[in-house]
This record gives sequence, structure tokens and C-alpha cells, in this order.
Amino acid sequence: MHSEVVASRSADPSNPRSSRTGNPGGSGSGNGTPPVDAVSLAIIEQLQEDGRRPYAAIGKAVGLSEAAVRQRVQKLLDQGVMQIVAVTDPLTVGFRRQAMVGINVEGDVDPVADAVAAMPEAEYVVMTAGSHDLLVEIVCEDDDHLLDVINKRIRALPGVRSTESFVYLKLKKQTYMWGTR
Amino acid sequence: MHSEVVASRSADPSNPRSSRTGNPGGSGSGNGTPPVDAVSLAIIEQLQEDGRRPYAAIGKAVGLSEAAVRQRVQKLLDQGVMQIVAVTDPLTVGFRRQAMVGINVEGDVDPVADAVAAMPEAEYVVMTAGSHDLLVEIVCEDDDHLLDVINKRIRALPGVRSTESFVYLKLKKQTYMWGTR
DNA sequence: TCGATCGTCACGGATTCCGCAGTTCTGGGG
DNA sequence: CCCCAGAACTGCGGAATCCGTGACGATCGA
Repeated sequence: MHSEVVASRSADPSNPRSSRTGNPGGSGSGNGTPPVDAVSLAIIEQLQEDGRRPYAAIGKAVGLSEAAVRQRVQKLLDQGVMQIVAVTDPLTVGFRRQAMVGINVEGDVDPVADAVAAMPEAEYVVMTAGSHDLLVEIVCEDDDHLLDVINKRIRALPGVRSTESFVYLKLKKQTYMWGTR
Repeated sequence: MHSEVVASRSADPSNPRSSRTGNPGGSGSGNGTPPVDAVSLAIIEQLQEDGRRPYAAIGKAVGLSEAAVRQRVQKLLDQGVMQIVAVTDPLTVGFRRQAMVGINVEGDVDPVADAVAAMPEAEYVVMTAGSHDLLVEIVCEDDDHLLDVINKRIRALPGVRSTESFVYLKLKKQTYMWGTR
């Protein structure tokens, strides 16, 4: 139904453009060269400040025409590189219990991650290095619901060795401006 | 500079409106009654699916006029209940190292949380119950930068007893549709 | 009951969005 | 070296949207 996630990773190797302004720091030596150049990055920064900023204003800020900005934004959206959405603090909005759950997996992590990601209560799933293999942010109606998700559904998944829960008490900061500083 | 965070918690006790559709479940017995009613919730859901959806379309979906939707959205934005932004997977976008850091605090947690939240590298700060008092999502340029933030800046804060790090390997899911199911 | 405040509706002008060519630039093959 | 194919950018015109303004009705407090 909905557009789905970000983690699709494009899979479009026929786009070795890069060059132009050259990515700063050159940190992309590892594997996937950033599929977005500096201009698209600037556009993303604009939209991180205000997701509804008009294309013309963005174009003026990054030195592009309005149509070009529109096309780039559309492509970034289609590729799943970014999404323009309203974000809220569920605790502020009301009735909802949140928790971060660390999961330890026996064997391959991927299938467990996919299974957890398929749960509607999982808002955020990330594979990590450290004392947990998986970190999952869970959003629930109430404590009973949360207990059910953690102790029944997650722990029942094959490959799950153990879990550790961190129930949210208060959200202190939530930003999406990593580029702006 | 920017509008800042969500966690401002309104602090406007002179607004005991509520009523109207009556919040489901009646969970608002504790403290702050949800400052948003069912209609605003429906608007938020619309914008969670597409942050650029026109006001008229939203109004048609929730049964309101275009101007009414516009004013409600503006208020929700001003109150900090929600923000409309572009969200990305930094790992996909390129050059950036992410990690979740669990922090254990000696004494009052709040000042530590505020100090961490003041760091530009901290994208997400939440107080939790469990084996960590604080969970912080850190976004860095590279490993050196990450190491510096964790081992120098965070550990140097007064009251920090210990930290535990989970370096991000791969983001599997990232949704903001908690209301839609 | 009266006054005040808030939410909603209605409307008009400025702005923005969107599709559609036309042009330029890059890269590959003959 | 030339030509072609593809992608990206620009400019333009019509339709839709955004935004300010004013007025009406309801609710709450005095």
C-alpha cells in the first residue's frame, strides 16, 4: 500500500556519475559510492529544514531551476533515498507506549530482522555491532500490548536467543538535520 | 536557528479544551491530556503518508475545509506536536557513521540528557527504564569522529557512569506511520 | 445575559505546481 | 573524428494550490 521503506538500496549500478563537485572528504572509498551528488544533498538539506519548502525557493538556494529541483526530488523519492513525512512524538500525541528492544540472534540475522520489520509495531529496525545484533523501536497501545509483542511475538521468532528492553520514559530530542549542524 | 525539537511538551496549561470526540481509551487520566483531537490526528496521519499532500486533499479526507486544515497544520507545527521534514537513511546517503549509545547515569538523569541533547551529533535522545538510563543515537562523519564523541565528550560528562555502544551496520526499516497500521 | 475567544467557512490574488517541448552535455560505438 | 543515444537542465503556459482577510456561529467565563 504505502510507498514502503528506505532500505531498498536502489540497486542501480548503471549510474556512476559522481564527479562534478566531488564528494567532500572522499570517505566513500569503501563500497557504494553515494548515489546522490552534492546538489541533491543540498536539496535534501533544504527539505530537512522544511519539508514543504517550494521548489523555486530550493532551486534558488542550490542554484538550479524549479523544474530541475522537482525532477530530482521526485527521483529521490522514487529511489527511496528520502521521504517527506510528518514526524511526531507519540508520547506527546497521546496514548502510546514505546520501547527499544535489543535482540540477540543465533545464526543469520537477516531473516530475523525481516520478520521483525514486518511487524506493524516496529517503527525502526537496525542491525548493529555490539552486545545486541538488532535494535528495534516498538510503538504500542499500552503495556499489555508491548508485553505481548516482546514476550510473545519477538521471542517466538526462530533464531532469537535473547532480548533486552528499554521502555521509553521521555523523549528529549528528535532531529533530522544531520547535514546542517 | 531552526524551529528546534519536539520535546518541548507545550507547557500551556490554559488549554483544557479536549472533549469533542472524546479520546479513545481515556488514557489521559494521568497528566497532560492529549492536546490534539481526533481530527488533528487524522490530519497527521495524512501527512505521515505524504508530507506534501495539498491541504484541500487532506480536508476532503478528514471532512474539513482547506483553510481549517491549513490553520490546524500551522498550529500543530507551531506547538511542536509534529514537524514536516525529509528523512533519509544516512548510511544510504553516504559518508556517515551511526551508533546507538546506552548511557548509565549516577544521580539525576535530566542534566545529562540535556547535555547530550545539546551535542549536534546527537540526533535522538530518550530517557529509558532498563539497564540504561539514556539512549542516544549518534551520527558522525567517520569512525574517528564517533570515537571522539563517545569516549571523550559523552564519557566526560559529570554523572555518566558508563556507556555501551551499538554501531549501526544496516538500517532495515524506518517508518513514521504509527497511526495507520 | 453579555462579552470574548476560538474554530470554521468563503473568497480573491499571488504563488506554486505540473506537464510539455527544446537545448545542452556526457559517454559510447562506428 | 563524427554520430547517436541517454540523461539532465531550462523555459513556458495552464491549472491547482497556497495564503491573507473578513464574517459567521459556537463555546466558555464573568
